[in-house]
Amino acid sequence: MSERPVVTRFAPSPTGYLHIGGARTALFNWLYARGRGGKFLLRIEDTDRARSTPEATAAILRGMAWLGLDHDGEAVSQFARVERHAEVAREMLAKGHAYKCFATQEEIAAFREAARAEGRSTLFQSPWRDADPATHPDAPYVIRLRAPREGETVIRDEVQGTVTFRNSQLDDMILLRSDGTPTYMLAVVVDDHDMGVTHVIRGDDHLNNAARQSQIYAAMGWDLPVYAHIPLIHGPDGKKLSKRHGALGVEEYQAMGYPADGMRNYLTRLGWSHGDDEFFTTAQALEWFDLSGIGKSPARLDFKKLENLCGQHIAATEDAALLQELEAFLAATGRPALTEAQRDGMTRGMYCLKERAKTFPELLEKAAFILNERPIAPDEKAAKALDTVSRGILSELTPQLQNASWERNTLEELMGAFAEARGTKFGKLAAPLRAALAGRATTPSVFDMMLVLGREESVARIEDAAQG
RNA sequence: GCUCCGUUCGUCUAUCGGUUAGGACGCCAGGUUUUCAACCUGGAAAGAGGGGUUCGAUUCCCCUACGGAGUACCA
Repeated sequence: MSERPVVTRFAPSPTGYLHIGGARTALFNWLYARGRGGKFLLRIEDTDRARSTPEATAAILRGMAWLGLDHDGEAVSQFARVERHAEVAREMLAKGHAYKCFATQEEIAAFREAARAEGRSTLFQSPWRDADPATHPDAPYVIRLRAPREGETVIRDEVQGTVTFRNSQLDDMILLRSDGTPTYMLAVVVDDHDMGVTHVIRGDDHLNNAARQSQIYAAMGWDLPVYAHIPLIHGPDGKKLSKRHGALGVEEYQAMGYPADGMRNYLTRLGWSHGDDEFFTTAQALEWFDLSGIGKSPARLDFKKLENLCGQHIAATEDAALLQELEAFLAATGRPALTEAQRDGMTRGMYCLKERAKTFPELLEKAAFILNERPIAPDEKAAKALDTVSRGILSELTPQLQNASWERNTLEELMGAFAEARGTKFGKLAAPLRAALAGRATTPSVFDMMLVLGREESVARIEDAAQG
């Protein structure tokens, strides 16, 4: 390519939340630019006034913020640039690369209908393309591109390779509508050019558009950006992503408690590869990401793999950072914030919690022994472990705990000996202890819990349970 | 209809003409074990179909099938 610094952009239309496919497109653009010291821009394609909403823009911004996809400069509103778009259309008109078309929508519809009936191409061929301006009526008109009718338009795409379109298949697209507003085709090209975008990485649903857009670049004498049309993401059933699959918006993934770096890892790996690397940090992704590693076929969402990756990321995150993320999750999902005491407990216990959770709700579940206060109310399963026999054993145990040095090794030895003295194994002891300490049947190791809780609290809980 | 794109284990993918087609998730079996998770060992599991090109095709070309995208005064 060139030595120009890389400039990429993400250009969502604000008609809804940031969906998972869009998030991946944004991620690829971000990775490509940030990994090369380039710029990553954001442009809101809000020219469809009827469907665009500020709420949607806000949701997209939130989604990107959660994923850590920061953009350079202010987000550009495409709508705010209509004057510039119109100016370019007029320039093309003046240069003869575009022409005024007075055909009404009814006439166009009739043309297409007739074409279909006769089995001809339904591409509209405007009678005004070569009309003498002297014959122009005083009526509303659109400005159309005077597209070449012969030859081919070739797109060199970093993902799709060289794609050739016969010009006879491309019509004279509308640049400026009869109300003077620009169409998407014109607006993207003008904006990408004006914003200095060097690499256009977008969904392959735009591959066909690239051919038509390149004709505008050609007409204006502008440099074409490098194109990379990436395949779309499909739902788990292989069908196009739709409401039926649920979990469409990235904010839903956030709400489900997937950590952002796990999400980034998964999304990056979906449709892109770097050999056999599966688990990687964002820093590694930044270093490795390139266009040549992007596959050509659509990928399906696989929640199991997402979870697995998220579990690995949670386990790999520093305790303090993880606690911060967890608190952000609490806030984002409207759950109560941690109290001072809970935060202290989490700080002490994070090391044994993060090894066993794939999502934040799971982490919270395992952390119940820290989050809950005495008296601990055992749930159904835990209650079963606290029968009269078990309670008797627990009450025998507490005195020994009072004097033991509160270290893992000593506690393990003590428990082992205690169990052996009763002709049983520690395994038998663990269930009631777990129930006493956490009120749950699934928890971290009982030793970890005792260490995190401390002697006083641990003994108190065991005594509580022993007394029933 | 027309145009364009795609098709390797269930899923994500590696392979850039010569491999016992590799890895990961998931799954199954066994092990470890203090529940869950994790971990260890082993296992089942793939080149859509048909033609070429070639000494040799998963890999290059063509056709078919299937899937997807586009075909708007939407973006």
